[in-house]
Amino acid sequence: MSTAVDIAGPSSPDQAHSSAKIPNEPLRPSLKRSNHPYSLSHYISTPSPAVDVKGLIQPSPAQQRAAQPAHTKPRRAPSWPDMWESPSGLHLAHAAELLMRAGLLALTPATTEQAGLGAQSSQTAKREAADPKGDEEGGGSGPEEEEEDSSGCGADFQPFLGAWFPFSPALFPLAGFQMGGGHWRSAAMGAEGIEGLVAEGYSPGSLGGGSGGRRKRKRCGECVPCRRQTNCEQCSSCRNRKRGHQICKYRKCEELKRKPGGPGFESRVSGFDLRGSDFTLGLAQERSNGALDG
DNA sequence: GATAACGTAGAA
DNA sequence: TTCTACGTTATC
Repeated sequence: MSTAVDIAGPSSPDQAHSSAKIPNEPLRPSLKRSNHPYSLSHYISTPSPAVDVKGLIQPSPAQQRAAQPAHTKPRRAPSWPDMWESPSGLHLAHAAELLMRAGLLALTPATTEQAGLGAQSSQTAKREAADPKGDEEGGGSGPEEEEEDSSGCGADFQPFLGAWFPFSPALFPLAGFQMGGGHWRSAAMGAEGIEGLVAEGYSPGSLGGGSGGRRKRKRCGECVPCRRQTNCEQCSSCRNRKRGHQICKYRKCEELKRKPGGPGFESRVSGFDLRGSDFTLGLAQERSNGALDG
């Protein structure tokens, strides 16, 4: 009973001679540190039936103390800004994805017309939870998923199984999000848009703001390529490592393949793009990319 | 658009 | 200091 998943796709050159398995742990220790510090169990094991929204946004000292065991190494309490801090901007979206997989959270459509789809979404989520293997191996490109992605469902988050996960449109303004152009976006993206991105590690150059102060994005550590353990040693990047300075093509993080400013970027950086469930679309793309790339 | 080459940020 | 690998630019 292994949790490893075979991620060597059909086009993977090392398929024949490599036991390419995806460890559940990210490849590099630093990735374990820097990304998604809260696993599904974290979100599930810390239910708070009556969530104090203000407390979430600005935890009280008592809450901060409660969140930190006395004799463990102090760890930054999960504040809302921290939720969006990862290079992929997905602490929160990551949590949502995990929850959906576990059947604890479902996106429901805004209109009754779409109610069927919404039910389908939650059923799909539950099915995925019940059959995660199918999710991984099937590539997530089935017709149901496509329908789900293109349904353009509204911003009506409905937490299931209790109100401990405070996803409600009403909370987004409280959490620093604002509606603009049909998108929910971080309020910080308004006035300090570029600065916000730069602060999160996106270079001004890549954002069209010059060439100074460049910062690297980090690998997400969780996508299929990131979980590859071995270089293929056959791709151009591997063969030309000395001069190319590039990681093996088959280990190139899906997140980093996306051009900053490209599709999905804004939603990932600024938070959720609730129009069309883009925040799940990115993850669905991640899954399908992994399946298609091989 | 894909690839190669290089500069350099960030980690070890 | 060394190494890895991201970001950018040049070239095809």
